Amino acid sequence: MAPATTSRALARSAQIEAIKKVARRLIGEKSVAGLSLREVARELGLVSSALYRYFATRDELLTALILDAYNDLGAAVERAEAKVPRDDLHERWMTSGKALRRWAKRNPHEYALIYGTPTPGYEAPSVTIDAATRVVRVWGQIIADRPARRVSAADATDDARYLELHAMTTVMPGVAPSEYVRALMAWTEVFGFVSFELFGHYVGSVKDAAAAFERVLEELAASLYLVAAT
Amino acid sequence: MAPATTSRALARSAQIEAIKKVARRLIGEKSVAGLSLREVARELGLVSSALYRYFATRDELLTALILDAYNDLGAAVERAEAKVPRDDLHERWMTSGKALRRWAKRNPHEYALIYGTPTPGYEAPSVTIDAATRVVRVWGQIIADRPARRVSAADATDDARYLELHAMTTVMPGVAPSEYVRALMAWTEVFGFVSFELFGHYVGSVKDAAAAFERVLEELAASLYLVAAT
DNA sequence: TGTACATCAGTGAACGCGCGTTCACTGATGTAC
DNA sequence: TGTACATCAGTGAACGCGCGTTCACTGATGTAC
Repeated sequence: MAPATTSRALARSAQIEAIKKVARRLIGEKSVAGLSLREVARELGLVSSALYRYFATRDELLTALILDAYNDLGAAVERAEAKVPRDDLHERWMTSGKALRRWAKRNPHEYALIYGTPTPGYEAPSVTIDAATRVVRVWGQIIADRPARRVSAADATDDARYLELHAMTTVMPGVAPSEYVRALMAWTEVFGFVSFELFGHYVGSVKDAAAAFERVLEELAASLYLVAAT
Repeated sequence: MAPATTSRALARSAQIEAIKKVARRLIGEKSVAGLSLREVARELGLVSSALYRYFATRDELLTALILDAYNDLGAAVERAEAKVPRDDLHERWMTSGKALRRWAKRNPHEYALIYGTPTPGYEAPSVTIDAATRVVRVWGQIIADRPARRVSAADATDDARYLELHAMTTVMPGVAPSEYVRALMAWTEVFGFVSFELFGHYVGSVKDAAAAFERVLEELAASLYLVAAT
């Protein structure tokens, strides 16, 4: 789409934003399944069929919301991480992890939209892939920015078997394959923690999730040899 | 409810099982949101109102299914773990972890029912709490069964601040608080991995999830000092 | 600058659908005496 | 053992509801000459 310059085009993109904003709020109040075009239209003072000028179908609106969520989250993490001095790897890791959790706590339903149960029958189009990997690319860069570490020859081939090597070397260029599993685990742990917290599985076992999360980040930093600048 | 002895009581509990079975299948085919009492009734050749003889409401059926799912999963993990010699802590951990993943792969929608996005507006009744902790209690016992480990005095108070101490000492009696965080992390990692795998987040990065999972279990076993019998 | 035509946002009615839950009922099974 | 009554599974119609999507339309805004 060409940049919006005419008043019609401006009005159009403003309306698209308004629709997505209401849809986001409704998802927050009900759930993904509870999102209905008719209700969005009602909130905007429109007749339901008017929405079809902007989104051909309910799924198309959902896709736009998913894409936005990935990008919002990615941008939040990138923004926070960018403020940390490049050579303080430990702080870059801690800050980006905390930014992720903060975003999730502030946008729990959008988090659930992208990291909760996938909607059955709904297939996320490939457009979202790039947006979906923004966070992971930030972390990969932190790991890749470490001073070179000495690894044994055996390490070089081990984990390659069951991981997608191309993806790993793209995200973490120059990192020894023996580190891939721990990176994968750190990624899984952080999202696992946030999901468990948001979905209520820590009720009864974790009292202060913010503090526990920070402690978890510290453990992961250590396992990835991420240290502060000396 | 008294044990079913009369033919009426037998028929009743058989019907309840039949309803749950169909509901489970429908959740598998569609999703939680897509489960409708009318469709369950249709599949059973009943009129929809007949279901109200067995479940007062849709939520009550859902609760029964959630409870069953927790118990099924818990029983599967307990059963597998019980076959391993008590003193082989490493194998008890590996076996129970793999049993969890196997159950999840075989029952993806029931897994999603209990570990996916919580249904908004639906509040799981406290009955489910006990069933929900079966897996974690198996793991807690493995950790508790380790030979006593030497810990420094400082360790004894650190993690206690942000965790629910009572729950920790119940699940892992005799274990030093300094180990709590790693146990929490292992718990989170295992479920995080299975969720990521089932929900499609490993597409493009993990090629052989079974092998990767086993490798992850090994890493976690090491972090928890779970070793084989000598 | 002014007119003729094309574009497009929004309307309103309608389609066909499925849902959870209630209620008065029938008829078979179980229980008490 | 036989009868009278209570229990309860299942019926069928109805309530009131909301949904996604289509379609012919109106009228305002934008564009070409």
